[in-house]
Amino acid sequence: MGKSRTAPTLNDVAKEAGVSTATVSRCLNSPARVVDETRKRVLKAVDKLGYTPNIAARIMAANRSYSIGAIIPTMDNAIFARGLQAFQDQLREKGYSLLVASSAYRPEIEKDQIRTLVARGVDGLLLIGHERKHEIYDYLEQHQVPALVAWSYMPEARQPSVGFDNRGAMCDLARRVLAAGHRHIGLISGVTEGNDRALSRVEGVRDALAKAGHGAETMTLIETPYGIDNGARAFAEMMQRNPRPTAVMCGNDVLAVGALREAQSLGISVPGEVAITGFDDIELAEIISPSLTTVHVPHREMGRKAASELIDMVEGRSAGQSTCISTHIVSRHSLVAPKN
Amino acid sequence: MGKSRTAPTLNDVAKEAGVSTATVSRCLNSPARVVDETRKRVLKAVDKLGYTPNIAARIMAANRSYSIGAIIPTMDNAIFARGLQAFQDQLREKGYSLLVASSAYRPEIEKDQIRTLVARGVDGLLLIGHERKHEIYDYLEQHQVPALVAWSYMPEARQPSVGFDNRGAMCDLARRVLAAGHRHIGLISGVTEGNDRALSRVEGVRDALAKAGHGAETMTLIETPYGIDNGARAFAEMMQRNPRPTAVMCGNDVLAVGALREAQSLGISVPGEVAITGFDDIELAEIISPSLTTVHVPHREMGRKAASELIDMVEGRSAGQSTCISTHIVSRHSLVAPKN
DNA sequence: TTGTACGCGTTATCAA
DNA sequence: TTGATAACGCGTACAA
Repeated sequence: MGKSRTAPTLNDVAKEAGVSTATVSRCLNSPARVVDETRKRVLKAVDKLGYTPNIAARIMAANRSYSIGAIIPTMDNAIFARGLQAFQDQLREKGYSLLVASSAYRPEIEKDQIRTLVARGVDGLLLIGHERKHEIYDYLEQHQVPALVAWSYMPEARQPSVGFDNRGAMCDLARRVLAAGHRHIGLISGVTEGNDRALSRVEGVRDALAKAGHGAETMTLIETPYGIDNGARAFAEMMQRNPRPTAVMCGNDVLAVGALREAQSLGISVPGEVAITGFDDIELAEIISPSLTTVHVPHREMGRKAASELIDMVEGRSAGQSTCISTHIVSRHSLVAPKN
Repeated sequence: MGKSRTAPTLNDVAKEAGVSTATVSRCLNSPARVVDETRKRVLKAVDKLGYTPNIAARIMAANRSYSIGAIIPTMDNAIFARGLQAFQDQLREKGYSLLVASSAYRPEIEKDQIRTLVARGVDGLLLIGHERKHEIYDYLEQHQVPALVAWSYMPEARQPSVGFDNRGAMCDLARRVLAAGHRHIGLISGVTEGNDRALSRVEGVRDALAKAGHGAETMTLIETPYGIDNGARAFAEMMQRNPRPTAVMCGNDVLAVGALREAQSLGISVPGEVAITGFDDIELAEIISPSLTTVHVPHREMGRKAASELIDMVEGRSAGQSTCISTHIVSRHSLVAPKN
């Protein structure tokens, strides 16, 4: 009841322990530099007062925040949620906090969020995908904030990345589709503008067709924002096209699930009449029936790796090394295996 | 190239514009208090230098961070991810940033995270569920950090909450199950220790049984951490019990999906042989087959409402008002409707 | 090993 | 309407 109304500061602790603020600070940050007996006294005082350091002050004094920012398109997609959770876990283990922002796939919002996070003094930044204006990277450089790109792997890019080969993986999957005998392929892609993962996946399909000697007319494309309902709508439209595709590849599992659902309500059998593929391997992919043939991406592994690499960059241990996380095709029931 | 290596400060802007730092600050925070002409000059300087305020400094000076902390059990569950996304959107709209931490359902970790976030100067805190030690609430009070509880509604509790009536909703669902003629009910609950939502749901089932005049022996309970696989395992165990339940209610949809999958691989027909219910109404619930009868919770609405209420508290407009978000049962195929 | 004293970038108070 | 200046709480040379 008679307690002070405001939080205790370093000063309060120092007085309580009968030492200087410098000593208290040292006790907390480099305990080795203070003798045992005083340290005990100080820690007791810390405990008694329930002292917690004021991080804003620490940021200013040390020019270091022990916080990392992450800007993702949306948390409301299992793949980002999962990767982010792993990212955060790893961060926490190393004593960092996470500031998240989401861009809703909108570049202007992302730019805004980047500025906000930098202003908040984050030590490093996790970004999704490489594609953004140069000025943003200039800005980060000016502010000396290390940035790491995830969900995409482009070793030659300006920023280091921890991700996977979207293009190659999708190409492999498309070859699998071709091998199953399909010659009319529909592709339901996420919006490619400002989303290099989506674009790379489209290119992957084109690669496969080109390698197999098929013309571009083999493929018909629809772009739509991610979402189950959008996938369903796109699939319905796809079924109207002429020639009608016998296989519909989707830019991610969410779209594929929508397609699958629409096929069902249209009375189109999968994979009998039309094959469907996804990308990501979210939990849903295994549960849905028919289960979804898709590309498995180890999101957790990527999140963890991204965190440790970014921290290495922040702490000056690395200049930013790109690593490619390997993916693999998970063959399930929505695409019949090639008959050979 | 000849550019300064460090980020511009208020001082730099002031010099560039030929005014004092105070004026620059005013331009940014209360533009009305500065005359048009000077403001223009200042803003031009801000633009030219690419100035972004240092928020740590602002926090110290203003004792206000415009950031809100949220501690959720995990992001890797669609319901929290969705609610959190909505929470963040609303926050952003009002000029606040979000600091997230996750507790993995572990009270000690949560306590730690709370201290961390408070130390970081968050203006307010979002917590999931009411159940935690008094000392934590004392701590928050001492530091004068308003806290709002979500995903749970208990108007009589110490902390205000924005959530729903877990107990009542589950009770309603259980009555539906009883009405369908089931007399042996299995309940697969999440871990109830430290999780009042889980506990309330169990109590809801008990309420329904009591009201209907059935003894406790009508129900058999298994507790397990959330997760599809855990749900599957629990279901398998449930099927060994004697008497074998004809309806298995699950603490959430994730468990229910696991149960459904296990039923399938066990060759048990749903709902013919065993009915299954969930809670939350995640997207999966509608997609899976048979589709899941469950309780629909408007997570997005809750997230948004929580954000605006918490901001009202932070800004002194509200002392913390609890609001109950209404839920409703979504009747699908995993439970046959009562025959009347 | 410990203490003194300054600076970090901003806001707010008070005068001008 | 604007400017000078004192906080804000901490880390860290530097000195003792």
